[in-house]
Amino acid sequence: MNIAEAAKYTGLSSKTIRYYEQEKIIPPAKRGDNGYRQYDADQLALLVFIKRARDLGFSLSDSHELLLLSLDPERSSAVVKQKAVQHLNKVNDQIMQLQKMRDILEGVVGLCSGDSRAECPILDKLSGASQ
Amino acid sequence: MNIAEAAKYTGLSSKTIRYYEQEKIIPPAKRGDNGYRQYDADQLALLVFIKRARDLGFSLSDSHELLLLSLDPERSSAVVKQKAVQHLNKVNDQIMQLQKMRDILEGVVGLCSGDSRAECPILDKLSGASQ
DNA sequence: ATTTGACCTTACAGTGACTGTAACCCTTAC
DNA sequence: GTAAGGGTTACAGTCACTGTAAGGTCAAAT
Repeated sequence: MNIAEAAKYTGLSSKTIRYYEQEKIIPPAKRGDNGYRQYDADQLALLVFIKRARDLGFSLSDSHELLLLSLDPERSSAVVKQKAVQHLNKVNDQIMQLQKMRDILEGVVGLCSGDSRAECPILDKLSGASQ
Repeated sequence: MNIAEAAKYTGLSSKTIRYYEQEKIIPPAKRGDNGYRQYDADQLALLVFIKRARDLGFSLSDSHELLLLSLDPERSSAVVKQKAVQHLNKVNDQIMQLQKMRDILEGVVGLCSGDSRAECPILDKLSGASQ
């Protein structure tokens, strides 16, 4: 299986797969006689693992560590859970921060007439002395 | 007022202020006899404006455009509102995506024993054939 | 047989919004 | 005089890719 097909299967781009190999997130793919990368089911599974971890918002480096843990029969689930909880906390923080932004944005957007006049509560919010 | 004091006042870092000047987000600061940047109330107001826009999640380039609009008496609030609404939509999309991540993470974290055993539903979720 | 188009390869630059580091100059206090 | 703590520039690094260039390979159509 060539890289484009692997990309299609995993939902990654060919460039991203090459990038993961370069960054040693996954072991280097075997090459055909023509020098093309070849992917088998095992390699695909690694790529899918990374894809799913990334889709859950784990950093590439965390995704890599999780992959190593998944391949290590001596692992303890405590280590994995700790990473996941840490990440979950970060995600929750991000959500709360974005919700604060949204609340403020919704507030000022609701006040702005959005017509040809210059008067604008959105800009007032950004420049005003009264927050 | 030197750059460190301006940084303290605005909540930006000195490096960030220099970066904004370099990127022409704000006009270059006047310099003292020693070549140090000098900040007055007007410059500080520009910096605070950018800081607030960034805190609401606007990109630096959008923040710049909003600053120009705020200084333009010929502006129409419609243009500002459009930008804000667009941004609000992006923020809402981000929130929804993060909430999906959170729900999945909470689900698997709740299933994981987090002890010395290798068995781990978190890793199962990432590698498993059944999502 | 050739050409076209789609694939593959590497290498390097660019993205966004900074942050870190190095090397140097200036000011202030002791 | 010297040491700490400012300031200056310039350049590299971050993260996770994406874009671009320049070229090699393959399969099918002409």
